Amino acid sequence: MKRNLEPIEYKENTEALAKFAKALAHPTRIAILKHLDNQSCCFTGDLVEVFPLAQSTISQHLKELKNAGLIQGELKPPKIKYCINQENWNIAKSLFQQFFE
Amino acid sequence: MKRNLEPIEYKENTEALAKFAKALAHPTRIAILKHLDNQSCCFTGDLVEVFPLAQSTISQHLKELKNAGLIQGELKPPKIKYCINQENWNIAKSLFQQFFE
DNA sequence: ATTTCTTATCGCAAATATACGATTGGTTTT
DNA sequence: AAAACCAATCGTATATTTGCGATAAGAAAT
Repeated sequence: MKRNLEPIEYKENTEALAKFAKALAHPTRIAILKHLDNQSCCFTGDLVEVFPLAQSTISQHLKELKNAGLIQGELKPPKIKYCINQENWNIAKSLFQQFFE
Repeated sequence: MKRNLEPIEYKENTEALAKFAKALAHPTRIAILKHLDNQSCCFTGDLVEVFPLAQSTISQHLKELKNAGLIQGELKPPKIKYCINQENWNIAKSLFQQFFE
């Protein structure tokens, strides 16, 4: 991908919205978030049983959701409990809301 | 990407939402949609002047937005006028709305 | 201390996305 | 019929994403 030396300057909300959208741009990640919303929280292992995907693949999707800020992990040794990050969730919600007016 | 022979079955809304999210997963496309929302409609050439990107790149982004159903092109020879596809826009809007509750 | 359990990370392969310049296709004007 | 204009598509290069199995890392239980 040949890129401009000077990267394009977008408004900050534009970047933020695109980043959230990217996190939502895969059905598995949507499904994970829906699952988390129902269950409040859950462990990686729970998801591995729900989805016909390898543990490493689930872990990768969780990582992306975490990087986007939509979820957070809490140590419950020896497991890790994942929950929605309400603060960022609300930010994402309002960004989408105002985008669609 | 090694894929399962039997692809995962997601709920249809999940697939639809992911598809819309994917279309929004790039700041340029967000910006294009915002521009369209302000201007009502515009031509490809207008966008090429607004963004420091090649005409072919803009055209590619428009194609993706069109494939996702978020915009539509109307022939205004020798130009093509792009507008928001209100019907699908509203579908996307409500999908995101209900996703974030 | 060793084994077990859970999750993350590494390394790889294949697919998709992003960007560009060059070319093509269609319409309008000359 | 030819030239000009506009946008799409092609071809190519590179980056990122998606998936898997294998391995590593951490704490808990034995």
